[in-house]
Amino acid sequence: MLTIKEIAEMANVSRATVSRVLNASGYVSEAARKRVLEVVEKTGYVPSQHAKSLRTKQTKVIGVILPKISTETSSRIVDGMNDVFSKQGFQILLTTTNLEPEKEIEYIRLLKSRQVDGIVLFATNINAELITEIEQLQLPFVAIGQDIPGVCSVTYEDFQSSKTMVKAIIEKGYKNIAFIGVDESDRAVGLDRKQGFLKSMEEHNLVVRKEWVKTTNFDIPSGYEAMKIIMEHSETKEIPDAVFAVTDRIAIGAMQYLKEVGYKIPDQIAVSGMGAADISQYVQPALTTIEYENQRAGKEAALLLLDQIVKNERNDKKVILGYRLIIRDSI
Amino acid sequence: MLTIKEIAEMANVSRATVSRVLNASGYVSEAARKRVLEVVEKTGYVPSQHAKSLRTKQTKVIGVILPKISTETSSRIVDGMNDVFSKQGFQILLTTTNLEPEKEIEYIRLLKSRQVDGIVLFATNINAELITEIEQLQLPFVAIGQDIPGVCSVTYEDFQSSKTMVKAIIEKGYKNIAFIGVDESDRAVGLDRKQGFLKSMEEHNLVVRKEWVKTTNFDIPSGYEAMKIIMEHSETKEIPDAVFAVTDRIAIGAMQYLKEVGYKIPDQIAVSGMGAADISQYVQPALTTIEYENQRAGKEAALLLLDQIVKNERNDKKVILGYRLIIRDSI
DNA sequence: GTCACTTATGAAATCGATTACACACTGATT
DNA sequence: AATCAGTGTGTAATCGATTTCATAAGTGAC
Repeated sequence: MLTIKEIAEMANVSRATVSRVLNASGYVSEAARKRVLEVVEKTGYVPSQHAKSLRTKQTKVIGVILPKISTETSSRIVDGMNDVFSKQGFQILLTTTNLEPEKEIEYIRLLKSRQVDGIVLFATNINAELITEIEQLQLPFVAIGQDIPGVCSVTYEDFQSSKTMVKAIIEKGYKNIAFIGVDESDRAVGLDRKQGFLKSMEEHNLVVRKEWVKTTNFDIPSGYEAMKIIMEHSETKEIPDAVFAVTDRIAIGAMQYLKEVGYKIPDQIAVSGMGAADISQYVQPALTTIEYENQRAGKEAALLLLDQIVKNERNDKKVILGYRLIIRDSI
Repeated sequence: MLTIKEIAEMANVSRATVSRVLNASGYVSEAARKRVLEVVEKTGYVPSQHAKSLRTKQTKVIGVILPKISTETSSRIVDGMNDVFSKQGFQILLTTTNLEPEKEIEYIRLLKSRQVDGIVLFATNINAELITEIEQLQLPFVAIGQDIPGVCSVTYEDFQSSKTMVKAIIEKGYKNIAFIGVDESDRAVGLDRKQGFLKSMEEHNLVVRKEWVKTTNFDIPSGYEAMKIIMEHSETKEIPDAVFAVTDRIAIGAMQYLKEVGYKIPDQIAVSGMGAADISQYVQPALTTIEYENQRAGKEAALLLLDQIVKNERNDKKVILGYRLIIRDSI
């Protein structure tokens, strides 16, 4: 590995001059600059970022903490962030908690030790300990997905969008609506979307049947199972005429079950999802859903973070992104 | 930011002793160790990774270069890698070329300047310049997806799997098979899969019609368009009775077009994809496809890289992953 | 001819860790 | 009493950059 010292010797200048050439700082004569650049070109020398960071306290690295990489939401968000960051010469250091909440704190510390210039956390479950950790972290920080008091964040209108979707279902004439959600420890997807459902039902004076409200996981098979339980439970009695699932994948699982046992969607039972997964428009019938702009969320988060970085101060700005109802054929 | 010096002072020991405690190296008395750990705990001190890396030449960071992050293949691969790396205390520094080939070289250099312990490149198009760059890079390196001479890699059996798929189509009785591929500069997906198609056709003495062979991009709309061109072109003349698309998304686009203009799949025309996208089993009819183990590819790549890192030498081991034909309803 | 300013360069301190080396203190062994 | 191995600790060099400061030469104004 070449060092600045060797380059300096080869170009017959001091290390300071090499540094000046490479960083376009201070005065350097044209002759010296040329010699240095030639040597750099010839040798393919690249300065050590560590030595640099040690002095300058800037790493040009952003730490990102995700619950899981291989989900559409995550990868779209990272895509959006990366777009903004890479244009500014920042790279992303990726960590994933694989849904183990303790890891969030662990990774925040790790990223701090790596002296990242800022941290973006895609939050799912937030607890008091995590909030404390974030508060005492003196580093630019943005949370995505969950609103944390006093902390800069990008969130979606989970409550409103959910309410809107349920309203749309109701206005199509459905009255007996089942709900498949996720654990409420996920405030945004679990709690807010459920509240939106309940609120909409209440506003339309519809009753919510306990046996038609299920909590499950994020994947397609979970949706399938939850739907199965609802339908089998209802067998002798009444059957819902619509199902509101809080994610597209859950909805698709539900549809899968309904199709298997022979229901016509949406004639006998309607289904709706949320999240506008790619896949949602290619299932049969095409799924009615809500689009959140994940990529934009990533971009906004990146911009908020960069803002903190250049101003060198944390803030608690909040960006709340809109949503779009996409009516397709499943309701 | 706290430094080792301050910790040393607070614990009434030298910096060396603090370092010894934290790295469990050398001799430290129980009393000193306790004092140091107490101070560290109380202050929440985390050593600077930069200073550390500067001395030790180890960063515990792996550079990863992807064409694009928000694709199923990419995110699965990253997931697999991350699994292995994070268990060994390595983090992933992510960069994406957004399909601009020059960026691959740029990022290799950048990652080198960041002193990563190794690089994984998810290769699409490879050219002579890139190969030179890789060769002269004295850093553990693994390529995924494309076989590069003399370089360690994890690849799929693109030729064989494609041949197998086409054979399966033919054995179902289809004879007039159209092909939708991608640019051949992508050796694996573009060239090898096409060769597999041609080979299978040849072995079964079937003719390949030029007007039924199209090259397009990786997304769903591209598949739609390519299919449209094939069908409209064929309007007056014969129409294919099957379409072999080199990716699931292309296949789904093709299906979408065919369904729109009223063809029954697979009765009037069969469709097959490759890649076992999540979505493939939920489209109607469920898509016949080939499964490649992307997550495993990521894991294998990580293991190959770690092997080079611990042995401190590059190698050119090759891992070739298998595939699985998944027959569903579309053929 | 002096002064102020701009330009050009290098010596040396610095960032925050690790680690080789020196030194001191135990006990045990000869 | 001398030697030695095993512990425990601190000093100082080191990693590879940036940056402050000192120095010096050239330029133009007065």
